[in-house]
Amino acid sequence: MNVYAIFADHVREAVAALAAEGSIAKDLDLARVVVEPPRDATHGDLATNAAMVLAKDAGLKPRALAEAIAGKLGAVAGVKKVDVAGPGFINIALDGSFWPVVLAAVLTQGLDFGRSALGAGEKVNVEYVSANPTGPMHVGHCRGAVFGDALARLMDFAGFAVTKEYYINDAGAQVDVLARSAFLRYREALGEAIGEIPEGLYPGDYLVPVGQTLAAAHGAALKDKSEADWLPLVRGVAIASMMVAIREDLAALGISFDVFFSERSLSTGAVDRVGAAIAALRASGEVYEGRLPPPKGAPIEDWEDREQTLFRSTDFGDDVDRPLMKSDGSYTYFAGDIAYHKDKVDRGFLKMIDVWGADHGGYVKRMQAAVKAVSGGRAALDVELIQLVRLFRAGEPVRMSKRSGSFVTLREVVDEVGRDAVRFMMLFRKNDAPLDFDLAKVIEQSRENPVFYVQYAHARAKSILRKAAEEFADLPQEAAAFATAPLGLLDDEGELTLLRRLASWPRLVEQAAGAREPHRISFFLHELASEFHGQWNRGKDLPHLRFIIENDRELTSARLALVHGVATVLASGLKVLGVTAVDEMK
RNA sequence: GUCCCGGUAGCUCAGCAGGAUAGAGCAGCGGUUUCCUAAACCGCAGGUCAGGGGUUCGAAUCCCUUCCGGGACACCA
Repeated sequence: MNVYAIFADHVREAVAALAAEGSIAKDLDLARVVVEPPRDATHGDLATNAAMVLAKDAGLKPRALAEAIAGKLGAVAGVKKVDVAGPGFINIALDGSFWPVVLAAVLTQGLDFGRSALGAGEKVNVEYVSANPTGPMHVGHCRGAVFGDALARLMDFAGFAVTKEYYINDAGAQVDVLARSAFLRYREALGEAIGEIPEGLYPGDYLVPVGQTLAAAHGAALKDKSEADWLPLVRGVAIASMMVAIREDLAALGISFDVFFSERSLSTGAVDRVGAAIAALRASGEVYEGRLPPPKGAPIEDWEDREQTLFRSTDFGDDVDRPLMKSDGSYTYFAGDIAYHKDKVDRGFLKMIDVWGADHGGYVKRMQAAVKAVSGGRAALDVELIQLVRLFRAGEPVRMSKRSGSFVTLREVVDEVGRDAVRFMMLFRKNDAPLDFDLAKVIEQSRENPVFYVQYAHARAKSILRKAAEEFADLPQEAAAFATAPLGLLDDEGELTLLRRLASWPRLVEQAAGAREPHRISFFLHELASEFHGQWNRGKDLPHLRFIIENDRELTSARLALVHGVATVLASGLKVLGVTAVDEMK
């Protein structure tokens, strides 16, 4: 249950009632009306801007309209007081009967409290990671992977039918390089001295086992064949092996996919789907043969002014039209990507989200243009760009050299600090701002470390419940059973703060999903944890505020209901982030 | 030259489909442990929301512009 949505309905009903009475104009546009928590809790529990937004069209002064709406809202059940303040805010205070209803909903719905119908079951395709299958994942992939996964979970929680998808870039020149690199390791496995790995091949020793596998399976049979003969086979084996490694890396982060889509499959199947996509666009006039002006940036030495096959992305807001064929006659990566996204449309996805590294920002407009073109304008693509992660250890930058092949792998980071810390920290920043990740700090057990802070709050709640079970053996254990506790006894300001926070969880989920910003979940959890730690500590100075009151079974059960509620929402939010809600700290 | 991200407290950052007195952590200063986990909490101090225009009853938030930082700019992926 979303209190704010419920009261937004009440406001709309009040406006409709006034219109019916002839007090104000009919059919006002209510789109800008919002009901939200007031910044200052002393203003009440809910506030709406309705009067200020509607005043002009309603033909009334804001405060006069506010008074009129307030008069109607005063009659709504659960409302204690309605005030008009400032330029025309309507502040609503709820009486003691209201928050218990919300808390009861938390307790009975459990981890589903906050689940929204916002998405109305609409299909959404979230594509992320899509790291090249040329080696194990490195730490640079980590943030996009965690972000995409959390976003997918969030969209699911917000009521969308989410498909998590990984696009395997197994068609470009880089996988041929992979194959040659693996072939070298194959010769090595046969006992040949290969010396230093030549420039231009992948030097990492993760290909050693691939070479051994090839040697075991084929003996020396491949050795004397021409590259054209061995390359497809070696490439296939190497890619398959890399994908196994990548899936394992992802699993270590708690990430799984519904679909792995092979780029190669677009053009190697019975039909050339890339060619078909281009042909379809050509038929609709979006593809033509033409010339491009030379790039405006740094001059390109081998720039060749030639006629090429171009997609008319400028029709959709891009800066220049984009090539679909390379000079050697093969398809560009973009051409494949068009076919791939067309396939998503054909699979029924009219809403797509791609998660890319920020260095691909220049690619966004053309891809969005392509999605519009292949779907006849029906489908839309959102692209979320992920900024770099700067890796530190105790304040010192961790150097990584991709050239030597000794980059920091994702697995090393997960093994060192743990999956929960990695996930939470990656989600404790906006995705489009750079992030500093300190390997030493994230395993520190202190306030400075938000992962532990939030997990500790959950553990502390569980600890209280364990303690209570000792003190009051006859009280129920299940959260849902506390829904019937005398919740009206929760009237301390700190308790009300927590109740308001719990009540705002469904609203936050919708906002975060709408903005595609899982980091808002992290910050919400941090605030909830902070308020909970605060209330716990108030009980030190003021024993009557403790959650467990020895001689008062009624009050204790009401407060335990609140503790259950806090634990539930913390667990619910952590689940959306894919972080474990621990029951005790070790 | 064009496009995309950023610029908020000493530091790292929230807040942005416009809303009331701009928040948090860290760093600094001062407090709280016979008591449900002090891995926590409370208080003090800290601001030209980069600058300038505009829209609005109201702008950190929207628009324009300038400056600064990062990234991307045929065929790579």
